[in-house]
Amino acid sequence: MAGSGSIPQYRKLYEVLRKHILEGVYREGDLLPSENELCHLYGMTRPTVRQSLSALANEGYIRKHQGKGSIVHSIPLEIGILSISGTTSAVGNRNLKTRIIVRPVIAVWPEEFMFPLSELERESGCIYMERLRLLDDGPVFYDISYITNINLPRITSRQFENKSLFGILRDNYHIEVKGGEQRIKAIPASQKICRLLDLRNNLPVLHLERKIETNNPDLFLYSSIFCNTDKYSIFGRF
Amino acid sequence: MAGSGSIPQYRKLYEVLRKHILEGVYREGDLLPSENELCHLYGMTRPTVRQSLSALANEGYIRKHQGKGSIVHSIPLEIGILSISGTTSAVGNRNLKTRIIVRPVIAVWPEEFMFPLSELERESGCIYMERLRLLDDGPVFYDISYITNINLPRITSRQFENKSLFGILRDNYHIEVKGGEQRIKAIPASQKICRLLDLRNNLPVLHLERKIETNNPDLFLYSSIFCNTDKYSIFGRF
DNA sequence: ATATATAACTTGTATTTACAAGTAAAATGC
DNA sequence: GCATTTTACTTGTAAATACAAGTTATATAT
Repeated sequence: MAGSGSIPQYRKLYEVLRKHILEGVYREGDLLPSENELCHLYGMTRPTVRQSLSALANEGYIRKHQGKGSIVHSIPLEIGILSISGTTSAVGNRNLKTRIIVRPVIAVWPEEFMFPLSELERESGCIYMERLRLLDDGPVFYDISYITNINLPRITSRQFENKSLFGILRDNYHIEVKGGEQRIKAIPASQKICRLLDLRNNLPVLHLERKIETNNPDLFLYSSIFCNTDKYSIFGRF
Repeated sequence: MAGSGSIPQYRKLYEVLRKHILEGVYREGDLLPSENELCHLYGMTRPTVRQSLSALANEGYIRKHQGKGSIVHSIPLEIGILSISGTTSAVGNRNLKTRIIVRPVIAVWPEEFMFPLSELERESGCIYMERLRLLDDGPVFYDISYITNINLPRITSRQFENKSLFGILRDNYHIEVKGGEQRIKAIPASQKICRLLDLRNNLPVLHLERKIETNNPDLFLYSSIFCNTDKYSIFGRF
């Protein structure tokens, strides 16, 4: 009954440890306090502590070793769910900017869409927008997004400049990302992509098509993302 | 004490359910038996059953919904840890073949390697091999592998043709894949890649550099993979 | 001194119990 | 017939407990 605000205890410890890892309180290779120590420190029982650590391990923040402990295994900067890592130098705290190419508008779904749509989605229509993500003022991602148009009042009049789409959805509409699927391809850049991503003609770009699930089972986010992987790579863990 | 063979109970249930999902006993969209039903069916308690279901959910086989149940969410054919999905038609049970380009040989690590190596790894040297993976007799992956040369007797004389590297390591050396990291890029295909993957010149290919961790903390698998994503896409969940 | 055994840690697995919270169908009231 | 309430069922969170198994440092014996 010590729980204040209905956020589960294991979630709180997860957030604390995650923050500490990202902020460098615990560094790569460091041993986290043992499960029993965490129990005493945060006033929980071991199953609860273990639930926090499992979540951290699943997302790649730590690695657990029986008999040893939990070792920090920090991960790189994330943009949405994409992680990027520089090929020339570490990515660190570079300034990530978002430039709006097409402001969010209510639209109908394209005839031939990249993922199959439910009847409800077809009826609801979508919010359409195009954004460019820049790292150190260089364009890296060109992102075309489609959001199912359900219960998102005034979204077309919101300010997206230099803000995270996920953040806006979470803060204003209580929409959390649950998971998703994606297809990845290497394709030649079209003229439009070349212009937007500041690329020489016909250079290859990475093309991702993703469907993102949320805590609203009827609401999905779709995006078609073109990445210039010349200087940066897409980074992933599994 | 009903445990036979030291394999944990939750692992057994995980294997059973996973097999049932892959074999179509439970199909996409189906509801799995409830946690309490599984408890009775397999003689376990709910935390144990939940551990199995968590593992399945983490790997994308099911999605859990509070108040509803666990819904099957089956995933496509996997090659190693890569999943592929066809753009023209479903991938199903297509024949996946492996052709050896360079038979496994003991070698020294390249001067400039794609991942940093530990001192122990440098000293140990590596097993080097090159393989081509074909789907429906068309080349799709060109795979250059480096395996840390620790405790792998007679590996260079093994038969790799049409066999999975992971399978050989698991069956003969008890090496299990634990996780890993990868970098993804889109690059223009070199002449050699074009020849191997049967591509027109300068067409883009997907390039993956991956480091795979195993249950032996000193043994890593590295691979540099070139994919023809013209007909197929790399598929992933998160 | 060196090798072996012990002890004191660590995480892994598993049971039992309890209640909270979300979902859906059945019962109820009108 | 239709809306509302209740009930039964689902998964989610959490505690207290116990022992297994892997790791590491310490103590012991040779």
